[in-house]
Amino acid sequence: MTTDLLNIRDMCDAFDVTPRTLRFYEAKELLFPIREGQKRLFTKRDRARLKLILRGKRFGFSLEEIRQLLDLYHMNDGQEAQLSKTYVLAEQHLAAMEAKKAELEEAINELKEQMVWGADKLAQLAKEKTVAA
Amino acid sequence: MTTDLLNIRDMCDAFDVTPRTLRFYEAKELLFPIREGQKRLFTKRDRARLKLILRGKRFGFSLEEIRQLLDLYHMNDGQEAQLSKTYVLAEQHLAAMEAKKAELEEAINELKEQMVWGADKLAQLAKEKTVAA
DNA sequence: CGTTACGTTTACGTGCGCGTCAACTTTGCT
DNA sequence: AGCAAAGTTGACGCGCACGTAAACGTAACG
Repeated sequence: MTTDLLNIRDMCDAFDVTPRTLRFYEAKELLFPIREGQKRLFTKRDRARLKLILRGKRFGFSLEEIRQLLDLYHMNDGQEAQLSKTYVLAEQHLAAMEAKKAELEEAINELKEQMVWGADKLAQLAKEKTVAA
Repeated sequence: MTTDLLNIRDMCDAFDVTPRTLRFYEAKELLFPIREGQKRLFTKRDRARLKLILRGKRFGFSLEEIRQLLDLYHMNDGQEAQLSKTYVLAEQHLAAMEAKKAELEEAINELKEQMVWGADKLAQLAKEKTVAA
C-alpha cells in the first residue's frame, strides 16, 4: 500500500480536480481529510466520497444536495432513529434515480428516432445525386 | 386548436418557468418566438425545444451545450454537408447518453447494495430490542 | 544557509442561470 | 378618455462552484 493516505497533489491527479476544489469541498463539509500538521491527508473514505461527489455532479446535483446524499452511502450506524431516517431518504433517492433512468431512456429513444429521420434524409440526398449522374 | 401559438404567460404555465427564463433563453438563442408587435408568441417548435432544454438541464448540461445539441433534434434539412455533420454529432451525443445511462445503472446498483447493508443493520437493531424485551 | 517545491489561509474575481426592480408601451375594458 | 393588466427592454443583484493572486509556513536539497 502507498500509505493509504494521499496528499492533495496525488488526490488531484487521481480524480482530475484542482486543489482549490478539494479545499472547497472540505469547507462545504463534503470531505474530511485528516491533518498532518497543516497538510491535508485524504483517506480511503474521502476517495469514496469524492467519487460519489463527482458522479453526483455529472447528474446535475448541487453540492448541497450531494452533501445530504453522501450519508446514504455510509449509513453511519448511529441510532436506529437516525439510521431508519437515512434509509427512507435512500429509498426516495433511489426512486428519483430510477425515474431519471426512465427519462434518460426516453430521451435516447427520441434521439434515435430523429436519427432515423436524418438517415433517411441523407439516403434521399444520396439517391438524388446518383440519379443526376 | 388554441391558435397553436402561446403568449408568454401560457408558455410559463405550461412548463412551470418564469417569463425571465423564457426571455433569457431567447437571448441565448435557445428559443425563437415570433413577434406580434412587441409581444412574443411561442410556436410548437419552441415548445419542443423548451421540453428538450428542461430535460437537458435535469441531466446537468449547460445551456450552451444544450444550444448546440438542440439542432440534433431538428435536422434543419439544409445542405448534405451540414446534415451529415449534424448526424455525426448526434451519434456522439447518443453514445454519451448511453454511457450516462450505464453509469446511472451502476450508481443505482451501488445504492441498492448500501441499502441492503442498512436494512440488515436495522433488522439487527430490531432483534436486539426484541431480545431485551 | 538560501532557494525550490509543495502546501496553507485569506480574499477578491468570474461565469452561469436566472431574480428583481424600474421605467415604459400596448391592449382591453369601462 | 382613463386606468388596470400584461408585456417589453435595460440594468443591477445574487448564489453557486470554483479560479486566481497574495502572503505565508515548512521540509528537503545542494
